[in-house]
Amino acid sequence: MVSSEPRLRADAQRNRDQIIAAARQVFASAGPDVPMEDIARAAGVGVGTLYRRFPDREALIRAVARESFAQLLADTRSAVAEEPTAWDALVRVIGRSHLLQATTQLALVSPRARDITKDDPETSQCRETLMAELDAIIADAQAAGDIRADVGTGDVAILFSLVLRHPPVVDQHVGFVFERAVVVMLDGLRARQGSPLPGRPITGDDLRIS
Amino acid sequence: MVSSEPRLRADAQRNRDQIIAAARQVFASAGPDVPMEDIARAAGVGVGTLYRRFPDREALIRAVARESFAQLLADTRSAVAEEPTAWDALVRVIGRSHLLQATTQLALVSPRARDITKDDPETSQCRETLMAELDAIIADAQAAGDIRADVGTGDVAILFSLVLRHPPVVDQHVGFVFERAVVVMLDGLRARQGSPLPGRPITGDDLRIS
Amino acid sequence: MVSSEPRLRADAQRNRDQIIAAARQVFASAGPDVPMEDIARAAGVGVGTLYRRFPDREALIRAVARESFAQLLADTRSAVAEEPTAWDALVRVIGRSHLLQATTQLALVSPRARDITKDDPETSQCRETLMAELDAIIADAQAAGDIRADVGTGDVAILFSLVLRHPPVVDQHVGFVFERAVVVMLDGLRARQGSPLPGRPITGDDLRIS
Amino acid sequence: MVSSEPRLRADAQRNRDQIIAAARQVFASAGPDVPMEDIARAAGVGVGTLYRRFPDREALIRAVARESFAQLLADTRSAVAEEPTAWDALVRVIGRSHLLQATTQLALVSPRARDITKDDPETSQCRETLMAELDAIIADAQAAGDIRADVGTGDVAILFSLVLRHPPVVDQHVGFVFERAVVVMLDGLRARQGSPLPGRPITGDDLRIS
DNA sequence: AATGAATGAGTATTCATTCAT
DNA sequence: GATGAATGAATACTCATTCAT
Repeated sequence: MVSSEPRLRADAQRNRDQIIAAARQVFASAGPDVPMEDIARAAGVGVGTLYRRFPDREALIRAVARESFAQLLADTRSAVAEEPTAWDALVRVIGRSHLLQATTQLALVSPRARDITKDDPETSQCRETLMAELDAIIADAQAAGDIRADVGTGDVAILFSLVLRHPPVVDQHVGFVFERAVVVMLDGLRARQGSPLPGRPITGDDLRIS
Repeated sequence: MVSSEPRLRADAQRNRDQIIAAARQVFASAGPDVPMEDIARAAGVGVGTLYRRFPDREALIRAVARESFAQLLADTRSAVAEEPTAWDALVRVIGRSHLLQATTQLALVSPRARDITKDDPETSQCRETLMAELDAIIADAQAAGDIRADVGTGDVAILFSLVLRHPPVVDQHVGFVFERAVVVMLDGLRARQGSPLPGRPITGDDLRIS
Repeated sequence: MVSSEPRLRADAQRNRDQIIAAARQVFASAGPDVPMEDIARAAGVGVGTLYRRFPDREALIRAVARESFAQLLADTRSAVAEEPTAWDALVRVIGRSHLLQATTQLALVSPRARDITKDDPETSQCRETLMAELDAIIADAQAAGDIRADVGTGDVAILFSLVLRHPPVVDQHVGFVFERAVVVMLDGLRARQGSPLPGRPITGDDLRIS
Repeated sequence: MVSSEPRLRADAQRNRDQIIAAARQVFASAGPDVPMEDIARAAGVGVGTLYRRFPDREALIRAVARESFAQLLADTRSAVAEEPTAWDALVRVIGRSHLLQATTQLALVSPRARDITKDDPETSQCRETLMAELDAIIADAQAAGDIRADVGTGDVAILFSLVLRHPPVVDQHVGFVFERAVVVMLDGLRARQGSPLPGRPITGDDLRIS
């Protein structure tokens, strides 16, 4: 998706996509240190092919991260475009976002992946754009009185990330475990007369550094 | 803390404790796959010593998990004993709990660690006891009207775990990033007129299976 | 010789053979616990290659054992086909068999190797077939009056194995040390009026269990 | 038994003996590379004690070998003294000698143990003496016409050693497996009109070098 | 271009030996 | 003197990466 350079031949592109998709899953279920061979196998290609496309593990992780952020950004934009209010858009984004767990898990959780991702300009740019998009949503929602005034985009993003980080393995016999938590958090965000928050609102910029 | 059968010689016990402490930190900052040698070095002992005490990495992970749960349980009990209301106890426990991040991160997040921990009877028991303790707190707080009635212990535990799972690496130049998120979540829990939650209250039992 | 499923690429097969050959020698001269690296070096490959082909030491030992038994079986069959009498075939097999010392040493002597080999179906089958071949030889030789009537295949096999087990390190300045022992044993087998043997003839079946 | 230097305190001597006995068994069942700790445990002492008595593994192996040879020598002398003819003595010695398997296995079979033992003066001396004793037996038996004239002490010793080398694990449901083989060999030795042996008689001296 | 084989450095784990208790 | 803890070197095995087919 986030392609570049010398456009690939059709089949090569297909391979590339398969690999990223496979990597996403495998990373999610086995962490960012899985053997490259496992990823190749999951993608149905030989290791050689994998390495032809991604010079090393870091490159692959970066690619997965980009892809994921890009997708998250697209989702967010759709939500903004399609939902009636900023608050609704926020609810939708966060509500659906657990689909991206795996992904984000990769980009944010493991110390290793974090380092790799941090310095990648493309990923960073995605992050920036996403943050800007969020800025707008939050501001709108606050203007509409739907979010308490004492939080900033950064605060929301943090909450957001907590949820994203949620491990995929929640029990399946009880439904809604995860959704309920999200709603409680959203209620906390709405709270007009919530407890005083320590410090000052965290902005999107505050997070950019990390 | 989690002692066992043939009481160790004084110096051996000291070593054992150092190793667990070191492992906790090292696991937290570098994930559960760090070279055993790093852990040994951090503990100031040779690898051999580490292995004499813990037959393999899994045993060490288990030991760290036990220790951590035990400590968490102790903290919770103190809070209950010392705080005036159940709500205050809950706030304190959750508020301080980020001290246990590393720990819990280990026990809950990495797929590998999760599997290892899951089947350990001692850890399980700690978990049970902790859950029971929480049951009481929640019930009290609800009776006092401090927590919305439509949540169960399981819901709280989930929220709780989200926070615990928070990665240690939050930026340090902005303060309170983390504490703010917690307060928002707590506000969501208090909310007397919150949004309707999907499904039914999640109890402690609901989680026991996972 | 002992090929298996997914036919290997030519070079891989060559490597595999080299490894088995090297392992045979190295095991023979240094026992079944030699560093895998030594074997790899002797085979002219990296350890990685060795491990790609044989998942662990046991697999390698098994492979060597199979190969060796197979070769022994082939030798025996040639002898039967080419020698005029069963007795001559027996003499030839036993006489040449010290070539297989190393091999058999591996398969039979070290407690470790024994255990590993014991449960391998392919090796077992070779053993069975070999035993059947011997059965025929012995029966023929006895019918011809060349072997005393009070011994069974098992008895011969035991004697046989004693010789095979002979360590390769016999002195080299005196010749025939080994061959002489074999002849003496064969004379014992022929003895028409030998001492009475305790118990009953040991059959091939008797040994199959062990 | 083969003590020397500064006579040990009674309990220390007892420890020493226990260790040698344990080592003998453990070596026999698990080879000469067993962990020292296993030996110590089998002897009911700590490793420290083991090491106080035997500076390293080689020393222990040497001690076991000495002990074993000494015992074998003693047995042989008893046989000579108590049996009516040299031949009977020989039969008895060889017949009982499988009791010493384990032992001799250690001293003769493993390449490692062989090297260690080879250069030990005490063991060598035992070997010498034993060989001399055998020389006499063989000569007597030949003079009495009980052993074919074309074999030397060395030949007998080789046969002898084959038997000693026999692995302990012969099946137990069939009796006499081992004894039968010995008798056949002895018959071969008696054979007045055996096949011509290649080379010349191997003397005891011939073996001394190896 | 794809594949899977080869390589060897990286780590886990074991165990001989030393040393504090 | 005995014990068992500590140490670290040795070795098994894995896996990222390169390269021949």
